[in-house]
Amino acid sequence: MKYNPSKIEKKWQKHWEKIKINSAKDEVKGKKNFMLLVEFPYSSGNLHVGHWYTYSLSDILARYLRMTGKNVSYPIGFDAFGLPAENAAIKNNLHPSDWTKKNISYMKEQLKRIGATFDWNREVQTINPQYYKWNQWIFLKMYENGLVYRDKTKANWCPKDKTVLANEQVVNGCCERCGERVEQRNIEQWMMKITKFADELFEGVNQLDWPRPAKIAQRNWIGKSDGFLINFSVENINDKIEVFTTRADTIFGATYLVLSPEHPMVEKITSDGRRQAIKKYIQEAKRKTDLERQQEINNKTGIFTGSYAINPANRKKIPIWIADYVLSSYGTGAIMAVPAHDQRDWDFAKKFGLEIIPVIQPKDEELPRNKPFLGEGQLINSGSFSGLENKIAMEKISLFISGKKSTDYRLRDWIISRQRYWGTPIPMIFCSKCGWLPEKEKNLPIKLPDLKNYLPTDEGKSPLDRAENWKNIKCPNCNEPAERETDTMDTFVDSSWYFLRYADPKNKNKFADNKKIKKWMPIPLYVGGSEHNTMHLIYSRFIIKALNYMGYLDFDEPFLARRAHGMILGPDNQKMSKSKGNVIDPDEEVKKSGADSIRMYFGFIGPFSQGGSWNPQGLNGISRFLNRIWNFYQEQIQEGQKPISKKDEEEIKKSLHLSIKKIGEDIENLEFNTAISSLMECLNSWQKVEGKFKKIDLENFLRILSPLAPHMAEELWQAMGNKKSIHLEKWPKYSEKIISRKNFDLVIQVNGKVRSKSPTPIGISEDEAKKLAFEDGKIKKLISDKKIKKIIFIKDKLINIVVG
RNA sequence: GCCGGGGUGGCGGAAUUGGUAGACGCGCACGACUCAAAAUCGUGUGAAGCAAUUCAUGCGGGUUCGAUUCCCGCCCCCGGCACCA
Repeated sequence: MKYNPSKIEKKWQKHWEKIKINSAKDEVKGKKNFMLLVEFPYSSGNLHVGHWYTYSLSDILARYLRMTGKNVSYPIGFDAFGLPAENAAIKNNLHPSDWTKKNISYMKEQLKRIGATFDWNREVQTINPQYYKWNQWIFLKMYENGLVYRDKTKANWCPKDKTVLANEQVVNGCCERCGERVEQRNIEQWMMKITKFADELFEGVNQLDWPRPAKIAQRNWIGKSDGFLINFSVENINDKIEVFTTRADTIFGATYLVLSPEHPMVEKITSDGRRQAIKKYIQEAKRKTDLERQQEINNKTGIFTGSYAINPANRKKIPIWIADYVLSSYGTGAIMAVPAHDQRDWDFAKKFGLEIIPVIQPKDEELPRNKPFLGEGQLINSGSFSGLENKIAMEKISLFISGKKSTDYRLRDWIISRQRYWGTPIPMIFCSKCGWLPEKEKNLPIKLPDLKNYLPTDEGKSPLDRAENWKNIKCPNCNEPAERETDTMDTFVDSSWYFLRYADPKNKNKFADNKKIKKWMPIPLYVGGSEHNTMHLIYSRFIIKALNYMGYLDFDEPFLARRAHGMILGPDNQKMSKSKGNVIDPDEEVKKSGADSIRMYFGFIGPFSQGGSWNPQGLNGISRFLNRIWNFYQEQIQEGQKPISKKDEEEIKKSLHLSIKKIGEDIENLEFNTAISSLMECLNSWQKVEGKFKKIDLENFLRILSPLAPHMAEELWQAMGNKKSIHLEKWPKYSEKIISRKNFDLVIQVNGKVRSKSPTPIGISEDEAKKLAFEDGKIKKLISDKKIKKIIFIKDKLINIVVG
């Protein structure tokens, strides 16, 4: 019989579903629970090659973990709300609901075709009211606990998508999704207080088993800085300006202060003659977008207020300026400028002719003339502190000027309001008498009304504003007419806790039952892309910390371990895109080569964390390998082959057991490429032997093949006469004794260069090794007329003769 | 600019408590089978050289008996961040 994947794969997929190898009970006696989490797909379209890559390789791990005796759940769901899905629907002229549902049902088919053992009983869809009810519930609880608030802030407004974007969603001053230039608008928004957890989010990273780049990205995004708050009194005005600085050591070099245009003291310290000009400057600054500000990095603008402050370190009178390179949202919105030791202050001082006083002398070099000195050194021009190392002087100086220790973060609160249709309604009510009121918990879910006209509005109002019947209600407090909030939630809210729901997806009374959460959470391993290093991962960590803070969870980090997958590029080594015409259609490929080939090919392409480019010839090689396995088993299953010798038998066992060890270790480490090459080595050595193999060896080979090529393994397994599925089998144990080497090639080096090798039994002594080396013809010639200086012997590896 | 990841044959990639560089696969070449081709199987395959041997892990130094692996100084590619005081 010939290997025909299309004939066998569907059959087994149905069978597995029937016998439920993929659905995990909440508890199995004697087995440890393990929820293998992989990022759920976003339903703006169908699955592309990248999804197939991630899902099929994670499935290899899921199947392997089951075989090692764990109670594994490998759940999946669909992230279906949000702006990109809505935009795609509009483009395709379909209602977002119809569009996403259509995508979901197609994606489900695709997911089954890979042969992935997803735990369908736990499926989660974020557009299900029974799901987003808990978005609303979490929102209300956070509101009650002061973690959600409403504020009028300068928000990023995308004029094309007609909605506010979170800071994280703005890329180079443009909308991350559509590329349109983002404007600044002052809008009242619902905000989540992620900054409350800034320090926990920062410190919590340390204990996580995450890829280094992901950890660093988190820390950078949070941007923790330790520094001091220092007061500068203002001349002739009975008031002070507080600045935040991380460089208290340089305060003797502070030659001016700068306030952000939004600073509350601006009005008070503006001298009468300058009022007009300053007003104009502030207005202009407000109009600027982030992009324009960024373009000014090397050409700073600013204006003198006419007032002076007193430097508390040396009592010197220094001018106070206003400039928009100082951000109102960071620190105190005011800085002390030390142009001699800060690039930005240097640029500003040079442009406006302000004084530059160096206060740090570099150790072994001259102070640079045309740029600030940013390194460490000895203090100069610093009163009684001169001569100290600048780092050591920090604390002392801050004490002297009575600075207060303070820590600041780059992280900003999370704006979650979106003026778009396709999202979770925010469960708040506005009454002109009573103000903002939360919706009652018993009324949840507040369902998203079915709107015919769901297109965004131009004036920045949510389309839900048109749902008059839905919007207009009675105030729950005074019973007078009131209105619902018509904004919807950022879709990142949906995806920041979805994994909790996997523990108990149908629960009507809670986002998930406590006991069930305890059984599955926190997530031991989360597989996903590095594009989520900041947003998704930080939001999820935040929501979990918030639920923990409010007493709903007893852990505060959702993902103990995280592994990132690489990207699959087109055959031309470029990112796949329709415009480049290098897109590989995974469905076509499965049809042609079968799911097993595709899975194995993805595994073989390179390290999981690296990805690689699609190469049709490489896929061919894998199909060829699977064919070789198939044909080998067809021969073995046939009767009438002669028995094999004892020596051959040993070799067969040895290569098998080496593979059992190697493949197990490699799959655990997500190193599928080397796992597969080890399987190839095993078959290569097997095919050198002729005759009838032992049943146990043939079966063990299929067992270790089964996570990688599940359909073929099952087919051959059953063809050998087994009735129970191979995917209920245990991972075979290898024997140390069988894989241990008895002989090895002793490497003989002269001056560190390999000159000869000699087959040698394991464990020989240095003296024996020396003897072997000196008797070696090649070595004799090389060292005959030279003096031996030294001999280095590495047990069971090499001997190195150093001659002069 | 700052932060991160990477650079090994014609290609994807193996190998690190410093110890045989190039496992495994692709491609290529030759051979077998075939009327022929495809498929399959076998042999070879880093470069130079008839050979002994020499050179070779981005470049230049260093440490070491020995460096893809450690240290110093550069170059290039990819990704992220970007006035955060």
